[in-house]
Amino acid sequence: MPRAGLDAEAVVTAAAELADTESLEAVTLARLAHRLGVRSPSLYGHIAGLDDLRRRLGARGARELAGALTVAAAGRSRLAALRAVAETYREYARSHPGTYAAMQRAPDDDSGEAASAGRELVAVIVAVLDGYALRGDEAIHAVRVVRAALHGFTLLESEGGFRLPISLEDSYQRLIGVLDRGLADGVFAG
Amino acid sequence: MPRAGLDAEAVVTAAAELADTESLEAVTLARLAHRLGVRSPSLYGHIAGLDDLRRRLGARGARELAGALTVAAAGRSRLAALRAVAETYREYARSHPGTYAAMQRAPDDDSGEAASAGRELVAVIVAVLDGYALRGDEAIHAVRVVRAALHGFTLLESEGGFRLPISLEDSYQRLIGVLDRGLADGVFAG
DNA sequence: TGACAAGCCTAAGAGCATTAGGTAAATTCC
DNA sequence: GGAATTTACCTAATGCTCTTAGGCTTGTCA
Repeated sequence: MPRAGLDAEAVVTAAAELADTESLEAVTLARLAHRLGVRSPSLYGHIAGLDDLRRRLGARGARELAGALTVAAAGRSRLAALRAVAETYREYARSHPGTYAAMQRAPDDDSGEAASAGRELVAVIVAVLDGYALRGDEAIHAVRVVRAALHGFTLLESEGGFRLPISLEDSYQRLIGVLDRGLADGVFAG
Repeated sequence: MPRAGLDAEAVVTAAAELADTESLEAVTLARLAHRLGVRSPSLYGHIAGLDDLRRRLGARGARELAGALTVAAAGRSRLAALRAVAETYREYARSHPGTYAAMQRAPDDDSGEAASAGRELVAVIVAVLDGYALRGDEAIHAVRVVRAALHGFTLLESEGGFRLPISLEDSYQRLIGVLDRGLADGVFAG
């Protein structure tokens, strides 16, 4: 009997493919094992179980997304940076819906990959906000507002919450505009 | 053997309690049946299965939330209305986390309770935006932006996405402020 | 070549949703 | 009041899921 030659990385990659082409719920150890040409108990040699797999998938997504956002923000500031980050954020969520869904459950502990990937994400947004010259707690509030807005839009979109035949692109531009105006015009204790 | 005297309403109510005190994932037919003093196949006399139960739970939540928002918005306009709706929205999600989670999967068809409850929700926000005098497509964009912002904040909060020890109330006020400014100041094609 | 670790296997248990078919209680009708 | 019917619940069984235990085989390294 030949070996499949798996490792944790390959398992998570297969899980990501399944999650993004079907859905996160479609990612079962049984289906994943079948896809990898292996029996499901064999997966336990690489991952600690289904929950662990979901955590790894979410952590990988957060890392990927943070990387993409960092690239998008590079060399830009204020509205240009905000727009680039927002577009990249939405694009990632659209093209990786299952992985994006896996990112949602917050990590249990503050150590570990998932948590540090989450911090990376926050750091990128902090960098974008730098141009708006926000200080102390106000910068935190601003990060929360921006995250909430991008996350909420993205989620409503991926869940099919927007049903009217009116341009989602236009709606998203309005959202970015609202954020920019709020950040620039002193809602955050200017 | 005495009867439990269940009906669909009672089953959904028990599911809501379980979802809101533990989590949506904790709502299994087995646990629900145990709680109601019944064997799980008996639930099929009242609901069509687990998916159907989740749909009903989400529909009930949307109806409840829409009702609460309608009350909150009554007699107010612009910032006062927006603030009242936003506070009520967040309060509902905080006190009914499981039900709120059940509301997220959009209904499959446009008929049925879940879809009409969703339309109610949108209608309330449309009413709030009336004071801002938005027309045509711009009103739709505005509804989407407001929904996305409230939804995103609420979800990040309930998933423990905000970890820093800085007031969430303050952050939410900033979010409301940003929305108000955007709605008032012509981001939506004034 | 022999020791050993790594990778995969089968077998088995427990929990889940769901369907099929039977029984007893409540309700309706005469 | 008693019979027929509907309603509410039951047990039994199927097939899926994750997960643990223990064994075999393949590859690596001294």
